Amino acid sequence: MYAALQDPVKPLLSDTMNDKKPARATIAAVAARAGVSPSAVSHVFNGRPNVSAATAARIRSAADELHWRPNYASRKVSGRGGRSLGLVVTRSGDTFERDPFFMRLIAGLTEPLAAIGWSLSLTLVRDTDEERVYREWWSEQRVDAFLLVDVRDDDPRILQVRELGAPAVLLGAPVDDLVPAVTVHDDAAYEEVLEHLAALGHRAISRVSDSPGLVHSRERDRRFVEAAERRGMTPTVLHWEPSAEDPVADVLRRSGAATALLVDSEAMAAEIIAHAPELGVRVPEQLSVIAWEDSWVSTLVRPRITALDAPVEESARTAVKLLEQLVNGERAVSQTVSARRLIVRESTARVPAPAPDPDREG
Amino acid sequence: MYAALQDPVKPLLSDTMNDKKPARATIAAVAARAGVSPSAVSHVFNGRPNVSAATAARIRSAADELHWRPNYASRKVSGRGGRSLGLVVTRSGDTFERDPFFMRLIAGLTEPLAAIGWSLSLTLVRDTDEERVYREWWSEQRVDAFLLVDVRDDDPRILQVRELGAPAVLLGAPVDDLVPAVTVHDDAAYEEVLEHLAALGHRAISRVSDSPGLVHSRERDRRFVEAAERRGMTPTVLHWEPSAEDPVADVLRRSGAATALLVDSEAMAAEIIAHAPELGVRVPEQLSVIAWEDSWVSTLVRPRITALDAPVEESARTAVKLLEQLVNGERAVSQTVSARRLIVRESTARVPAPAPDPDREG
DNA sequence: GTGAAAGCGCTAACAA
DNA sequence: TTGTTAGCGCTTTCAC
Repeated sequence: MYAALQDPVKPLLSDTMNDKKPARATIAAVAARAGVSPSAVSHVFNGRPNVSAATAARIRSAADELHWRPNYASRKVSGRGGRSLGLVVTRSGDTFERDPFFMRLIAGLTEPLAAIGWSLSLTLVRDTDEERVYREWWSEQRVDAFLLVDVRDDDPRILQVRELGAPAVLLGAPVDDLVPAVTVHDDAAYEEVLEHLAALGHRAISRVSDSPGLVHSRERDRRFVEAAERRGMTPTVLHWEPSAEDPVADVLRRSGAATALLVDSEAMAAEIIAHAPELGVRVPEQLSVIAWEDSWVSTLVRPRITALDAPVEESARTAVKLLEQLVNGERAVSQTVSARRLIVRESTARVPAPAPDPDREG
Repeated sequence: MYAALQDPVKPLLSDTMNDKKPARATIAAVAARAGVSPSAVSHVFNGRPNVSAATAARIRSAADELHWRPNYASRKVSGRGGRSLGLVVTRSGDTFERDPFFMRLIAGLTEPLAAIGWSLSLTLVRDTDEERVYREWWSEQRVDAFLLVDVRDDDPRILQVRELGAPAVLLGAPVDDLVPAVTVHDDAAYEEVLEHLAALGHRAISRVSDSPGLVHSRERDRRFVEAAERRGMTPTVLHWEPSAEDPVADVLRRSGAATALLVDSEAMAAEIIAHAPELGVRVPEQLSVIAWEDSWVSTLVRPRITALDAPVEESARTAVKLLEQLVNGERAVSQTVSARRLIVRESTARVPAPAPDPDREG
């Protein structure tokens, strides 16, 4: 019995700062209450088999009565890995806010993380602070793994997490064996989109993107062009210029003969759909628009946006699974999740009757 | 000098698990490298004045060279309060995703938090798990304060954080002296909205909300009715029924003679604006719509939504300031931030020429 | 099946 | 100004 511990050292403390802080129970208090040693309590809460069922039960109820749970920080200090996933988003508040993808991601991450006792630490940084923040979070051991999103060409973070020895999972195309990735299978998406557009008579198609530095954006450019050419279609690739006076007008001007636009983000797609008619281009009658992401936003505008829905929640779940393997020291290999699905709504339609090109008909 | 520590206990360990983990430097290693005692290092990193400038510099560079920063967990264990703010959102992924407010909040929180060395832990929970999650996060000491949003009538969390002794800041109307609140000054907003509508000839106005349990929703109901009646207008209050077959049709039906709708969320407003025309009600010609929140979404739809913009970023900053005072043991008193601003766009217009009411004219 | 004791990395009185 | 020392709350060998 632990008579000496019945009265842990705390009380003096709770005298001084009395009213405010309901002094937190410690493992010693729980042990005392259950009439066992602190280590017995620890054993129970760490799934060690060396405590009798009866004692374990007694310990558990003592802990419950005191509302005690193992102190996360102490636990970390004494060797049990922590359970906090860092998500550092290198975007301005503005572009972050406009991307419903992040809401879906956060919402999707939260549940599987909770299921394994992890929490999510989230921050937005300017690109100049990115490296510093990863380094600081890791060296302070504020987080125990990273989730990498918006991966760029030659992304320095890949090297950095390797250097740091930080477990990391990447959302996007795999770039390094040491950082397992969750990839959305996109091949079928190109075919599906082009098939859909071809069936509607489209032959000239522009892809519009706004994040030229991102790996996935480059990849999409390349594969879009390939897939379109394979079908004998005429692809072009355009960059959205947010700084242009009228980005929509700018894109329309540069899209030339294209009768359909495959647009990277919903925000852009929605803007085009809303603004193009004001510039005299009706959607979908004169121009079809497809978004390469989907969320509630796609159903807000009229016409509703035909969109490629990615399995964000599935990606999140898979990323968490990889994370778990990683921190357990198991082999974690990159995963591919379900393909994007084309959701046909009203922003795509049959190509307008071609004036200059007499060998096709509407 | 710390010859004995030059070679901290670690090495054996880094032998066993060699390749993977670049063993993290400890305070001892830094001290050794700088030729001082660990406490000297600690002093420097905790802003104690009792280290000479020269030594401090030496210590700092040693730390830099080793990429060392004080271990967050150890620090917590040894008494320095932690620096992690918990944001527990009791919403389904779905309603969370559809509320751009949260994106703005998260983006707004992130910067001032980083400035004081805090990070944000975020999770979504079902209401049945809410109490448990707060309790667990607190008793595990995963977080060191809470930010309370979506406060409901008789919100149990107010009592709970008080019981737990957890510092908490609330977003919304103050409900308890112990939990300082950040409130958006709304009085002017009612006046501004009603003034705007009155000037356009509107007399019958419906308020539409979808979260009847939230304190702020109730408050708005009450004050909207008061303010409207004070002006001799005819207010009604409607609840949006997401489960209705066609929620928009449902609202339009129940809004009776109202010629203007004051809608709690952008998601609802956007849906009404998109769908009402399909039901034969043109916006704004036959019906004016105002949203009680603003974000990029309001400019996506046509007509663009006339909206009340809340100073979300300012609220976030203020909340962080209160939080800081709270954890420093200073007195933290509830704050009011700037008023909502009415941003007039195209979803409000002059009331349609009244057929049944001959004493007004368009 | 259970407890004593050492230690995790750090902070903070207190000495020197 | 600097270092010694004793914790913080927990985990984990290793005796009992």
